[in-house]
Amino acid sequence: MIVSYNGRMTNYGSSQVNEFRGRGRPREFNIEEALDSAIGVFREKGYHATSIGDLTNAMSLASGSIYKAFKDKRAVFAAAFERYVSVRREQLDQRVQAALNGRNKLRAALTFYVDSSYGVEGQRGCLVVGSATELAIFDHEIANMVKESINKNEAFLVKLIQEGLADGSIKPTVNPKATARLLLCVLQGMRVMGKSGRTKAEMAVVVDVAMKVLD
Amino acid sequence: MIVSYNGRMTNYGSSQVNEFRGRGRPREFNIEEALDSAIGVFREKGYHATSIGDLTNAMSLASGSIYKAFKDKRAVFAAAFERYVSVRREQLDQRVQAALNGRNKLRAALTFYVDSSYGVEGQRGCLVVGSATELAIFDHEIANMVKESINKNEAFLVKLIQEGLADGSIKPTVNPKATARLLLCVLQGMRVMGKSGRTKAEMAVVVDVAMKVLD
DNA sequence: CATTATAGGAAACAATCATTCCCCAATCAA
DNA sequence: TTGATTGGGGAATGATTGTTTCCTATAATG
Repeated sequence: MIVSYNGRMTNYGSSQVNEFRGRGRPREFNIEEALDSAIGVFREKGYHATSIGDLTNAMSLASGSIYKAFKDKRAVFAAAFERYVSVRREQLDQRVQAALNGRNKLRAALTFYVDSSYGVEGQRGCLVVGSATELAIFDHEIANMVKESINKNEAFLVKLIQEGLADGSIKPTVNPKATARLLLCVLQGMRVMGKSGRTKAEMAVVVDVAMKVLD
Repeated sequence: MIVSYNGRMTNYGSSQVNEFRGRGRPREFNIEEALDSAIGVFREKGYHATSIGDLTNAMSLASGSIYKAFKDKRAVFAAAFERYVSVRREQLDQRVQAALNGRNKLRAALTFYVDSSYGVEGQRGCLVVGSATELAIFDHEIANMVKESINKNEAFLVKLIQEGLADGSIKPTVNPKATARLLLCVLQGMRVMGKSGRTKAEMAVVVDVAMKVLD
């Protein structure tokens, strides 16, 4: 959250309130919007198949402008990855918070992943899963970002299970850590399946079966 | 199984018995061994990050020789993919056949994936999962190969569940299709997790929890 | 033995890529 | 206003890529 992967300190990541303006010509584009565009390309094509040309098209920027905001292509990816993870985490939190007990929160989490794993959205894929498969060996630093993201997801699931154990919606025989890890596999597997064009109905049936591990 | 992705018809894929020899200088290298080397590189680096240089190193061949045996890099990948899928299917069959009933066969399948999803082997990754994430949008033909491979895996799981229903090792309340699809997610998710360096113990606990969906 | 066809391998090639450079525009400090 | 500093855009650059070509070697054919 602290590190920003661009050459110098920019104001992206901060809100409108903290519109710090340095010397020189101000940036004309919103860096978060630009990153959202980059996220789209990286999700679809992955890191290596995405050229700077693809990024200039998607971000509506010239290559020079991109290199003014980011050190290199890798830095664009790293920033996009961080934003992707943070946005997704927020969306997941929102969905989960709406549910009333631990069990239903887990169901909400599963349903959230269903909604990301079918049709066009499913085929665009998950940046975390994509980076895990493509960059685990290629780039240690990004691989660590992936690991951290996955570990946080796992811890989040553990938390939800423990919540369910506490509120009585999940039986005390359930092992939080083991069950969380299995559910993590399910979620990631759903994103992989989504890549090969599944329907909502196909993915949705997975939820009820998955919930059985909480019995 | 019928199509071979090289320029002309070669004898790779056929057994020693059918050692058809055309005119001209015979090939000095074993094409299946060469493909196994290619599989290793593609698994670790993916399609785009693997250069012809990487392939010449791994396969111990000059670029010219590779292009004599295969139309282009894509054809090398396609052949490697087909071999990977076929070899893996054999290994999985072997493991599963050793078990005595449907339930235990499913456990054997899960355990097979555990053994592929930890340590060094886990980090090398799965060519199917990798191709699904990297090539789903990039290359329709290979995307279809991926889909076919995943669908066959799903059908295989359905078969095992139905076997379990028939031999009484799985309760009749279990829905074969839905449960198979969930287990498929689990298997693929395990390969994703394996990419970020998990231990055997970490992955193994998933099996017992997953088996609960058969209750 | 001569011919034909293919393999092996290195060098050459054309295309593409990530990155840099340069010019102009916009803002701030003085 | 002037000078310093940064951003926008696009051409230029140098490295790397996938692919082809060329030459030699080796085997089968007639």
